[in-house]
Amino acid sequence: MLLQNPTKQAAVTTADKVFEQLQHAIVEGEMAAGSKISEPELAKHYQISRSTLREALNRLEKCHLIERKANIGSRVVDCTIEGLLELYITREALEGMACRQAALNMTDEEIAHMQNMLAHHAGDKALQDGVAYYQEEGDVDFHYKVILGSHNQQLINLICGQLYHLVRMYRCQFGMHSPRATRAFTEHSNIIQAISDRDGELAELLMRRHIAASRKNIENKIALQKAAQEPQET
Amino acid sequence: MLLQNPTKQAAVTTADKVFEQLQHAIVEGEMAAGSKISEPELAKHYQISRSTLREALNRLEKCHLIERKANIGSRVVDCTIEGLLELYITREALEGMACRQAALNMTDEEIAHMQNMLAHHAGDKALQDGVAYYQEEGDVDFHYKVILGSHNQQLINLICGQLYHLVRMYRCQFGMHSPRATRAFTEHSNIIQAISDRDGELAELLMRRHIAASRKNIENKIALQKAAQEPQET
DNA sequence: TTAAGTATAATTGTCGACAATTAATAAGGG
DNA sequence: CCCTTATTAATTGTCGACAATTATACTTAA
Repeated sequence: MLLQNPTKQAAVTTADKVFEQLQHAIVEGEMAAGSKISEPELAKHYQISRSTLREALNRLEKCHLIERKANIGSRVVDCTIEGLLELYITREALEGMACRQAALNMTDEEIAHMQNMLAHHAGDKALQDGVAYYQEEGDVDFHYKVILGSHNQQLINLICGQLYHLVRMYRCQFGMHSPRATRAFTEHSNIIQAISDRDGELAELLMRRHIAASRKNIENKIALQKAAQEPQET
Repeated sequence: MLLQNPTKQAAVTTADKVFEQLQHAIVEGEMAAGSKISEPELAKHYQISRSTLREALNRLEKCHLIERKANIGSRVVDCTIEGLLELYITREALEGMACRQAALNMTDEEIAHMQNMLAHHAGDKALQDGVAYYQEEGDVDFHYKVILGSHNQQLINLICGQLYHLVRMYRCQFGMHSPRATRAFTEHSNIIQAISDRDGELAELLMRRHIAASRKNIENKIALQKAAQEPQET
């Protein structure tokens, strides 16, 4: 994994460790989306008791990676197109506001650090022909820094602690390691500019457009996939 | 309790019931904010095993009413002014977007139902001298309807399933059963108008202002309380 | 008296077993 | 042959006990 959740301390208890393994398995699709979870089976697989497994399952539920029903059991959440769009709309709201708050609350040192990071990535981008690196790590890194820069614990917990696990899941399962690198880079630059200008309103607007553009990019991709799957009569 | 969380099914398991009792106790302040939670003590008090209690505690953690640290234990979240403001900023982002989506996605029947509800409250408001009723139930009712009207499960879960428990907690503990009834009523009217006009942009703007106004109202109140507590030298 | 270190007590994490509920299977009637 | 009902099997919920970690109290040395 390239980047850890920056808000969580290291796993100390075995339930934590199993949670991380399960989280990875779900995000990467090793546990199929929508599939049922058998507690006895999983407990046996990880060599732990059902109690500790249930503790791990509770954490998975906290970041919306599984869903539980009383007396029925747990299922891995399923990856639907509607769910993906809903997720991006939620991101637009939350990260937009986080960006506005970052413009108000980030320290000058934090801003300088972000500018350096972006300049560093710019150098890499020019050198590397494969821009996948920036899209993956650079993008996530950028967004995390903005969110943390909001200095709003509520926003940080919601976005980093919950939404982003789902985002990564969708990214993996729908295979979106995608283009838009150069455009995204420019958009990041403009956002940082607005933040360093302490222009919260513009910063929020740009961040919302940035995420909306990403969402529309996905919608287009999916539309194309569907068109390919359903060959028209011509 | 006047209004139940509209997204959750009835509690069937004993852990669910204890969860609801604890939730009530925390929201109402019977369990002091910031206080430590003793698992053996609580389990004994509710006549259940520690396993069941821990299941209930996990649900409390899901709606951010308690915080757990590994090998140390659980504490009730504390109610700070900063936390309250952070919460309202988050609400502004999420409910603003929910309102925009409601303008796009609510059915005509849902809109008509909201208009009827508001008209009904208007009649009550004229008759009743005590406007506390509207502020309490009417306001929460209005916001829930808008959120559900977004038809966005992600937003619904985040706001109704998590944020609103904290909102109620702050309302109780800071004793905000408050004025702003008539103004809030007008604001609600305008928001519904924007929704029925299918004007998502305006609907979001108005909802954000509505929540921001509520936040500023609180800030003023707190400032006054502080001024009263610290008598100036004159 | 204070400070550090040790020993004790209390709390949290983990385990395996039993009870209650749900799902699967078999039997019977239409 | 299909649908309903009864019985069995499997899964989830709950319990009490033990292990590991943390907090408290006590002892000892400076």
